[in-house]
Amino acid sequence: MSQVSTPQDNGFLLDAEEVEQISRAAWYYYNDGLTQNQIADLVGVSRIKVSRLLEKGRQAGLIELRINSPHEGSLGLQEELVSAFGLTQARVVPQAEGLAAGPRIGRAAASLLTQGLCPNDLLAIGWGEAVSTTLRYMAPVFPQNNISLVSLTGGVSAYIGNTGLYGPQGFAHLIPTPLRVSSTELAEMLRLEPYVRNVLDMALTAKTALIGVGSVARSATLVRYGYCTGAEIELFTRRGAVGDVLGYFYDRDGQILDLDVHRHVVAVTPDDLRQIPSVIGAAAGPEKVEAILGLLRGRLANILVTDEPTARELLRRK
Amino acid sequence: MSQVSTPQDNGFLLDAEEVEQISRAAWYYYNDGLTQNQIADLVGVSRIKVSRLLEKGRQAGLIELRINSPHEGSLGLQEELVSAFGLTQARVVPQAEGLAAGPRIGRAAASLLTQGLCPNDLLAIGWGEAVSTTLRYMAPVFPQNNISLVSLTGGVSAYIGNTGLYGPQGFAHLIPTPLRVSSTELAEMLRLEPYVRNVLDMALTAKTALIGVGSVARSATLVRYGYCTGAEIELFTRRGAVGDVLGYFYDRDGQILDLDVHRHVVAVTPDDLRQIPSVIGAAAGPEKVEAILGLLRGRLANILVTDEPTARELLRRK
DNA sequence: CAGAATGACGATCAAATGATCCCTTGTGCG
DNA sequence: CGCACAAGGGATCATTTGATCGTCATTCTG
Repeated sequence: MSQVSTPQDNGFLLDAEEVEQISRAAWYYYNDGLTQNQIADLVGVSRIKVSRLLEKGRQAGLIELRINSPHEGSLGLQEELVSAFGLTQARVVPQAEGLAAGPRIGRAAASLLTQGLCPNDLLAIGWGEAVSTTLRYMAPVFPQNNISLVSLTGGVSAYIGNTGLYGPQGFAHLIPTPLRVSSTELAEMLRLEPYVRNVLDMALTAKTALIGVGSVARSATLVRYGYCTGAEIELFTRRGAVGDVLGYFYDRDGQILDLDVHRHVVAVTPDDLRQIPSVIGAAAGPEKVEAILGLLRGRLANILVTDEPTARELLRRK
Repeated sequence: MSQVSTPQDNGFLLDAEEVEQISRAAWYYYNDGLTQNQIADLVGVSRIKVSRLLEKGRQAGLIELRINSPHEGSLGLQEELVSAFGLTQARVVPQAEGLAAGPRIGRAAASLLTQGLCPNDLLAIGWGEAVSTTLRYMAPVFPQNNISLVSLTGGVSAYIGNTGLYGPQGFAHLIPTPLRVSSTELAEMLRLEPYVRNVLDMALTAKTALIGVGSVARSATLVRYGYCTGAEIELFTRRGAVGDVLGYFYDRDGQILDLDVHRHVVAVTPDDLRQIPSVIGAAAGPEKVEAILGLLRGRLANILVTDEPTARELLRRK
């Protein structure tokens, strides 16, 4: 039955027939308010099957819940953030003790993007787990509205694999290099390579960009993915680094530091990034506060997605 | 407590505090998957209150369910409609015996629009119950994305009142005349009136328009609202009318008829309407089939929202 | 080809939800 | 001042839902 998908089918891929079933069930359930039993009778399957279809649809992001309110979460905090840091928009996810922040931020960012993107738009994406999580929730939206993706940095392909984006991925234009290479010369050559250059140029035409915010810690994603050693991180910290965007480290004022590693990076430069009208930074957690502060002070992003505790801390330390 | 809203508060208006509560509860419930009990503890209200908040949110359209699928409902029918009538898009809501078609079509159209509109866009609206229902479901979306409304015809204000659109309505540009006036001269004068002219011109700059499809029956909305008498309808039918857009009657090929009444109408002309890139027609029901056929044959709309039985009938009679 | 493993499906049951009823509180009117 | 009435909130209970378990079919493997 499912001879289409690859062996390690991760469960997020649905074939067309299933999508149709799910859509129909979802419509009956959520829009018409029928019970699962009624739907079961109508469609001619068992009730439990309906329950499973709906569950699957929610999982896969096919069924998306949208909160049409400028103040999803805490309105007050959002407004304070906007005015305190001169942002154009902010989204603050409500506090919740026991829940992992990652997926929640991802959902919020995805919802923000879904609202903000127009059909046929181009979305530029940076590097980081928040980006990956967000894409994961947006997967079904892309084909729908014919949205294309373009990467701001190398090394993104590793992430895209995790996001359940299906299809031939003709809509994703990724820089086919690592984020960081071993020498200045190689980095320079790669950046001038026509295909790479094309993607970099294309990225700058995007009206919206989504970036993660890297904290400077031995547990940072950059380290875990092997782009950086813990020792290097320590060195950068001593030079004043508090975070990174697109592989470039900056100090507490958001000033990009003068580090060798920056000449080894294959990515859009922070200055170019600032040319993109809407740059969305998504991050939360106590360990990210310093990094976010730098990001905002340096005007490297003008839209912020974070959670309640982080927002409070940002405002306190403003 | 609710001294803000007018006496005949229709129950769809929410004050800011309530919106915040609802948003928060909805986030916890739908995104985090907490139970109503857990939310109750978290927010410090009773469980039943949470239940009621969520219900209210859904009612008011604050909580919206989106099905991210190109085939909401019946994919097959949608594709057939697109190719049979040369449309750019079609949306078919699934069949359901006992349910009123009106709200369902409205929901579908609202969802289509919500997906297709960009922030700061202008949406042109025509005349009819389908339009009114659709707007009703979109009310919370407008302020969110800063969408403005512009009317394609006179007489729309009567409808807008029903839609629960709140705020000072600075975002709605309506033609402040009836749809139809008593003489050619008056209609002409009104059309040249600067304010009216402005709105008409503005409507033509919209990239998207939403229109209803009037059937030619004694029960037609046009008749019920007193713009037309049953006798006139009968006359038009004898002249070959099968339906109307924006108050203009057309025959089964979608050709606009040469009727006196058209010179009494204050509205954008069908020819101008065709200049709008996306014209969405929303209608369903056996009595509308002929009218929809004419509409599509005359290329007066290029996107159709309808239901399953109507779609089948359209294809059969193609 | 047999056996095992994997996944789909359906039954059972506990949890969650919302409808209904009733109580409390506030409000207007006699 | 008291009474009637309406609105908001909470308790109870029937319904709805999804988690767990067992069964069957299908496929991979030896």
